[in-house]
Amino acid sequence: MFGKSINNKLKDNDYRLTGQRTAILEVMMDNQGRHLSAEEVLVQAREKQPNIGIATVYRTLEKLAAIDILYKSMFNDDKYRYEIKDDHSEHHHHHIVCLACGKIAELEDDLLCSLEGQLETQGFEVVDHELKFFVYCPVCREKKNK
Amino acid sequence: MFGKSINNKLKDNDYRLTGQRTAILEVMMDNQGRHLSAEEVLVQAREKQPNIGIATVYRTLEKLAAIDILYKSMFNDDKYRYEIKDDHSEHHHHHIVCLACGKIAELEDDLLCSLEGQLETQGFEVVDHELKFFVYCPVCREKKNK
DNA sequence: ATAGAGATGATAATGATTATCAGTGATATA
DNA sequence: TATATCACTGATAATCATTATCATCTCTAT
Ligand SMILES: [Zn+2]
Ligand SMILES: [Zn+2]
Ligand SMILES: [Zn+2]
Ligand SMILES: [Zn+2]
Repeated sequence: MFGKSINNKLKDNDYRLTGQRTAILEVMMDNQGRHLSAEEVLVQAREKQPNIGIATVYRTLEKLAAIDILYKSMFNDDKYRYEIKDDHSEHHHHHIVCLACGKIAELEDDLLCSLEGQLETQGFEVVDHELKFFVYCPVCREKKNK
Repeated sequence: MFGKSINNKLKDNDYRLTGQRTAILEVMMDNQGRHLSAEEVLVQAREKQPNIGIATVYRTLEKLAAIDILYKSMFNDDKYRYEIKDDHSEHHHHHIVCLACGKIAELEDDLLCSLEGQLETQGFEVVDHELKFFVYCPVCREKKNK
């Protein structure tokens, strides 16, 4: 129903797919590449499950992030945002945030392995990392320099 | 009073040093290398300025971060934390957060210049970046594997 | 069927941060 | 020096995202 990797994660964690959870997962699939807040998910989920409540949305997003189906990040507005995880990207998923227009670009490339290696040498076990670049995107840079 | 670089930043931004602001800056100097929440700053600032209020603490920390005297970051507890900026580290200041004990280590090394270079080539103007590693620190790793 | 576990929605509670506002203090000027 | 202006402050109310609570509902397994 949702792709092998997601279904496995659901199964491995005994996470039953109710109507509400299905709706939320569908919303996240429909918005691949976008970073949605809980409130935004609620609005779209209500189109599929009119009675779904915000508490369920929070509970579900939290759980889906915990079992590695969603990314959870915060940018510049003090609310968490969720995004469906692309099977291939493992944990090399980074963000480029435009300081002018707020647009968020993705950066899958990963030069951080060597840094992780260094840390491992020092005795750390690296579980994950999070990288954000703050930039002016090409469009806003143009505007700014006029 | 606070070092040339800080004083310059204060002057450049017409930021007058009142008793309260001095107290807060002193607290931040006393805690070089630590990451304090607003509430934690309040407690220590009260030892110097007993009547200082939380609103002033928030206002001051916010401003000091805006004029580049403090770092402002959030880790795993949904509250912002502030840390005085080391003159030399420019914007290569990253964090290593232990998932078990929460301890935060610093990482000044910077392999990200090449990545920044790539982005510049693509037309982005990189203003800053933020990197966090989530790890088990050597101590907690030891405990975990027993 | 029936008991127990899990899931849900409404709503209250929480907690960090921000806004408001009246009072205070510094500064500049006449 | 008196006074007008403006920035600064502390108390407190308001905001807003998130979490907790709890009664109700819905599965699931016996
Ligand atoms: Zn932009
Ligand atoms: Zn993303
Ligand atoms: Zn640790
Ligand atoms: Zn730091």
